[in-house]
Amino acid sequence: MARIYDVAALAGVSTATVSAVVNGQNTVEAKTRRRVLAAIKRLHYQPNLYASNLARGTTRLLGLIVSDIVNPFFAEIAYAIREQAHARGYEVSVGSTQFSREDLVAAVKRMIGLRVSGLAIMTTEMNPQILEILREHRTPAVFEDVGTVDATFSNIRIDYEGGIFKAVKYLVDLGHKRILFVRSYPDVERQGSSFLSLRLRTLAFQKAVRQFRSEGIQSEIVTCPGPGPRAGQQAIHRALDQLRFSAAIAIADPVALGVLRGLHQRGVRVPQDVSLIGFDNSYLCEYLCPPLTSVNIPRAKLAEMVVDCLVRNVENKEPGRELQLETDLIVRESTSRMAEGRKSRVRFR
Amino acid sequence: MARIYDVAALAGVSTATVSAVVNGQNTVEAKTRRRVLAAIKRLHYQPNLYASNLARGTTRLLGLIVSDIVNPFFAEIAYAIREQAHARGYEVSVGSTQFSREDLVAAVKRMIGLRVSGLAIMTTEMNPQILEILREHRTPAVFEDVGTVDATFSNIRIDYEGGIFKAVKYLVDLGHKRILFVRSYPDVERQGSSFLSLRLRTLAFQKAVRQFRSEGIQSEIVTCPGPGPRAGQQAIHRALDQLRFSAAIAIADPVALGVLRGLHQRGVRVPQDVSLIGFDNSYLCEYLCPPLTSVNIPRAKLAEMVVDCLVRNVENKEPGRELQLETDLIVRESTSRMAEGRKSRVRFR
DNA sequence: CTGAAAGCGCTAACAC
DNA sequence: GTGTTAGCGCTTTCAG
Repeated sequence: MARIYDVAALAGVSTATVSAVVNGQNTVEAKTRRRVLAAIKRLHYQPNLYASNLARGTTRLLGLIVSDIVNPFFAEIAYAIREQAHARGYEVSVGSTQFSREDLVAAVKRMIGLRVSGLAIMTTEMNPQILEILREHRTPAVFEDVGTVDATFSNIRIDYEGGIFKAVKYLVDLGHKRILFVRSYPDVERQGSSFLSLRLRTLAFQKAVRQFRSEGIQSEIVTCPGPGPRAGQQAIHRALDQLRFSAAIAIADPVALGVLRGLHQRGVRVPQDVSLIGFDNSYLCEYLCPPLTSVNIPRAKLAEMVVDCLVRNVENKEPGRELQLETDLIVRESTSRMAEGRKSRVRFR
Repeated sequence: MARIYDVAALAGVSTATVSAVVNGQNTVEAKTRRRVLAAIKRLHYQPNLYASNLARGTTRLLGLIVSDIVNPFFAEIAYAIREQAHARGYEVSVGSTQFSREDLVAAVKRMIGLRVSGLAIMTTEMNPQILEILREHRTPAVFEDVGTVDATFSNIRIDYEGGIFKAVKYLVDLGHKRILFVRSYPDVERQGSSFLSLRLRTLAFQKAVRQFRSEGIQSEIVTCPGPGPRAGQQAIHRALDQLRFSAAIAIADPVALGVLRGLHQRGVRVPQDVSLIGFDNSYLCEYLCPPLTSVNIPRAKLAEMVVDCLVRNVENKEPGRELQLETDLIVRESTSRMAEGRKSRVRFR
């Protein structure tokens, strides 16, 4: 495979000159540049990334770790972050953990092996071990929800409370009195793990409901293990058997997908019989039947924050920051006014 | 950041020894190994991937390029390939093209910069330029549908014909006489591009229908630009305005998603009024209302073929192969028998 | 504006 | 078993 020497030889210049044109410095005379470019093209020269990164001692690479690339929410985030990073002249390498805390550590180590200049950790699960590792290697990072902010760590706090409050309020305003919250957690055996965002969402729900208690609002929470859709489906079946409710909020859109399915299987109509709200506002929401009302986490804004934090820290040594990301409720057709004079769930007995 | 020298010094050994234990050779005495391991842990040593890959002159890295990581089908493939690769001791780096032929070339070049030892190109779009580039750099590759097989290129031919034939036959057996095929193509301006898999699916549909012509089966094709769901939605609206049909096949599941939505908007019931079949069998199918009958492309099998081809070529210099991947029809609830005595689409006028 | 040469951190012969 | 050492291919002063 052609090396920089070959190009230099063919163009009749030194490797330093080739390096200069490859890296877009304007210190090369136009004529020389053309010769070099021609040689590059002729030899199909493609710089060895390992050699150049090693020599340079620094990379323009950001790392991104997500829990599950198959979940559209994570996929959309990965896409948005990649766009942002490219705009700033960075590449991004993405890793996935399958919600495993061990895989998280492995992924972080891999990223450090890659000498990423900054790392975004947008996972549901967490492992304090990685903080130590990152600090040891002076790798700036931005987290989602995890509250530690210092010279190199930033944190983006997603306003679950605000989003869930809006969702609950919306349901209350529609006349719903009994609201169900449907949760999943990724894996049975890892129940002890701290799936922070899931916990935060749950707390947010409880807090929101509390604020409406005086108005006679009641709530229930059902939880099932497993991947989102399956968990949602199982949970809603259980809820239909045991609980009374006229509205439900799913902890994430994939869960809502399962809930919708379960409801449908039992002949419960959405939104006539039960109103349903999802969380994340994946592109899917728009195409479900009925289109799903969902709490939106603005991806583009999130990606911008993430990359901005990282780049500022890397390039200007700015310290980490605590950022807040607002959420909003996107109303579609899965929610409607509670039918007058009808008891919650009376028809599912 | 700790280097191999630091570890060697702390452990009182040479860098060669450290390298040996890091790379899991058994040529190191247990006691020495322990000392080295302790030093590694103490210094949080994490090998510089660039240095080691450069020195090694080879990588255990496979590349994967897909068209759109947000599409669940591609995401699932990426996941499956990663699993397979890990099992064989390879890492994988994934890139995305957004269906752009230029981005394809850029992605391939990046992969070559990474010196991947093999590359899987699972994209809808194609650009002959990359064949040349890959050949020039002696990078083995496996393609989807593109028929060039030689010493280093393999090809996995997905049996669209079989899958679509099964879908059409199934509809015919249910009594449907007028079958619609709904296509999308990723972008208006790139209409000239060769989205091979899309073309193959279309041809497969036409061929299948031809075989039933004697039985009085008629067909129509509608096409809209843009990303799957939107295209599907627009297309089906147009079809409802202009065409007669009692069953539809979507060229891909995201398109089916849009079709389902459009049908719903117009009050057309699935499957009572129109039967619908998707293509790819994403996990979504199961959770749509109604659950979507879809042609399945076995992901795990595909991933296994891909990684196997690549690894065999890399490790044993086996020449490329032409593989066939069978498809099958997964029947769910979006298809049903054509109502007796009812004209196709009579109720949508 | 261009070239010579000293590394970047690690691996793999080859010696001991 | 373990150490010595010459590269891997590129970047980057520093001279010229």
